Amino acid sequence: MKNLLSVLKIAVPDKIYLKDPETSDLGKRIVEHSILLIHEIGFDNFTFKKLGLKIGSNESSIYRYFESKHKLLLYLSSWYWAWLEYQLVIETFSISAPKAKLEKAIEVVTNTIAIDSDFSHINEVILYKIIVNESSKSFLTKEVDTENKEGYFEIYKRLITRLEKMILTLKPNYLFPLSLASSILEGGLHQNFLNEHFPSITNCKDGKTTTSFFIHLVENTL
Amino acid sequence: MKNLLSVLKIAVPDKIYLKDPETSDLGKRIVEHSILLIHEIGFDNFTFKKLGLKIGSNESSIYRYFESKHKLLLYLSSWYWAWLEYQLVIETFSISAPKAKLEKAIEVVTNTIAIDSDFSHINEVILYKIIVNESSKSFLTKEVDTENKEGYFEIYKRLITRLEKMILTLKPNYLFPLSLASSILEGGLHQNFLNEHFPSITNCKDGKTTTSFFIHLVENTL
DNA sequence: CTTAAGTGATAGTATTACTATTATATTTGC
DNA sequence: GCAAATATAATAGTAATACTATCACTTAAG
Repeated sequence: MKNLLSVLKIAVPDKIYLKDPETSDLGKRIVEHSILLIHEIGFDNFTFKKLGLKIGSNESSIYRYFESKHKLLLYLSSWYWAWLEYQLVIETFSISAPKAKLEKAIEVVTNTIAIDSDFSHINEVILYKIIVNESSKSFLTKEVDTENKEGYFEIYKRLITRLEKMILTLKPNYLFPLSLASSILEGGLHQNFLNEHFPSITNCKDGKTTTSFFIHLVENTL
Repeated sequence: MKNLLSVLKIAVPDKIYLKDPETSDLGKRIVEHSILLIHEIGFDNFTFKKLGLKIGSNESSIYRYFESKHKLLLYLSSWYWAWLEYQLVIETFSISAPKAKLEKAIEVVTNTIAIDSDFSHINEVILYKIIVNESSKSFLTKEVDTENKEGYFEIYKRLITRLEKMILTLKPNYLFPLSLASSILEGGLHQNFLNEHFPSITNCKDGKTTTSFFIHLVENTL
């Protein structure tokens, strides 16, 4: 994994940024430390001014990369989904048995990611926590339909259709492959959120994992 | 339903508001029109100033009822969950067969609510749309743990444990009753959100309902 | 070695999310 | 029927937010 991703680049829709943060040192520091700062103080309290302070740079310079903090969140989300899609493909590629393939896919997608692959400036463990706690805010806006048309959610949707295909391979006549796929993805995040903040309304704790919940759910459904 | 609710009052944790909006005409207008205005412009663009303008009242007067717009969202969410809990109890009360009872519960909880019961100033159809689009923001904050301790999410959690009980009645040895319950509730909202904004990643459309997806899922799982 | 591009510093704006104060209107308690 | 309490309205003010605009400086490329 590490080897491949040091050659490949995670591709994020280029309309999301004004200037590709991967192309400069400042850009990378913006992305790296925005993840840390959003994790620290939450997206709502996060501002470009505070980030500038943190990286010893100026607010106005950050605006040259992202036109708003919302766009930055879209960037981080897209980056994560692209990274996850990559993990998904790599991990399931060589599995031909449909059931085992889907199981592996569910594992990749619902696991709380715990190890930073360390191939870049991006800390995936902390990014994952941001995805759990903040990513819904990237689409829960009045502008969601316009932004969807602009292609900001393409990777996310592609990831879901990948899962859909695996579901359909296992059970071609199942009526809700897309809904099941989206439920696994968002539901996985949600169960991990509950585990952290509302443990009284989830069973995904004390050794029972989110992954095992969804694998059980899917095996019985299909 | 109408009859009963005109006698009963939907009970919201009283720490959420400074002054109970049910106790005055202005309070009711605040709640009634906040629902309409949030639906119209989205929670992020919603301000007390704009609401004051809409109801011909003053920003400062609204602050006497709710200390922030976040508290107002908590109020609306709690109100909705309490209302839904009431629907759930009423609709499933007389059903004794565990499977039929759970089925009815899923129906109540995942259905896009389409008829305003019209017993009060609150338009439940529009409130439901707000819940779909905005309610996650009530807990996706840095303050969630404190607010949880304050009891702001009690009704929501109680609703989930009600579903849990029905699940356990049907299958006492099932390992994930809480996770399944929370998945039905949040997942139902999410599928209806997708139906509206990302139809390409859900099957809950064209006659196939969110309810039928979850009933199928649950019947096969349990 | 000139030009362009990237970055930094500063200032400024409209809006937001409030708080505080004072005035006025309405209700209620005796 | 009137004083006192309460509710609402109006106004002003504040710190922070989410930017935009301008200008200066530094570096990198042709």
